[in-house]
Amino acid sequence: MPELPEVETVCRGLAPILVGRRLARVRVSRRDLRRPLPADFVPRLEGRRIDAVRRRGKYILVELDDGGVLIMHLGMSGRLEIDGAGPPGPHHHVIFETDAGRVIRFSDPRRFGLMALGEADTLGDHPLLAGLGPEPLGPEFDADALARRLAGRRTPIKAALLDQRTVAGLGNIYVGEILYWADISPRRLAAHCLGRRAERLVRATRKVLEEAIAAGGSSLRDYVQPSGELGYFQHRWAVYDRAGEACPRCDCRLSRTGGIRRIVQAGRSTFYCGRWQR
DNA sequence: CCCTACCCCTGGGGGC
DNA sequence: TGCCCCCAGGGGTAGG
Repeated sequence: MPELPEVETVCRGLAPILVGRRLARVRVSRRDLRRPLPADFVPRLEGRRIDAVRRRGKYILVELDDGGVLIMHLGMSGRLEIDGAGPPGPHHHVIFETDAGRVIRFSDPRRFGLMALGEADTLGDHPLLAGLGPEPLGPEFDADALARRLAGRRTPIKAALLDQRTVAGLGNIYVGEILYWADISPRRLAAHCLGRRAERLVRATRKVLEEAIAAGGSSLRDYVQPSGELGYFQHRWAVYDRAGEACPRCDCRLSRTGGIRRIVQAGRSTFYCGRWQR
């Protein structure tokens, strides 16, 4: 489910439920997520007060009153449901209950998500976070910074932007949207995206991510907001999952089947308009 | 370096 | 209806 806008939406939904409350109870029904839960997971969390809920790239960071940090990643299919209805299902692997009686269930059918523990004062050195590139909505992400990270890389710009070391939080959908609004072909070499192209990439990144966050992220089959509300940015995708449709800007028809093409790069679908994106 | 192939896992959708 | 294959927003590894 989640790229940066979805994770940001989840954090904003969780914060009012969690911040200032204590974790009264933590129940674990499966420890074998992408990596196994730490042995001391439950005792390290139960009784702790939550001071903040933050995001770094696609990671959710829950800061505890003892200096610990709960690090969560939703993988492809992870969700955090607030006060979900009905009994827990087979994919509710971890359940948190606050001292106010609110219940947060972590559901993840594919179990590509993970939970780990870190320390706030050394969080930047945590193995999961140490290699992450700059926050795309933060002050240090600008054309110069991006160009430095793209220089010399003989890999398609699509792959470079998916690499979390280049910039943190982008995934397959939003990279495609960003390249579309930056008028850059997903196949162009990263090393050839410096200068004005890097400026366009930074501008497009901010535009796409800000609009997606304002829309509550994208919902595919499932809701993304803990409250159960649907994000609606999927209705604003320009290219993702639109192969064969006309490009929304030029209405061009490159062939009988329309303007937006689908190719496969590194085993993943890429959608783009062959007229605008060069 | 960089690429491809393949791995982890489950479920949904389309074609037959 | 069922079955089979492909596909999926994540990250990671081995080998060429």
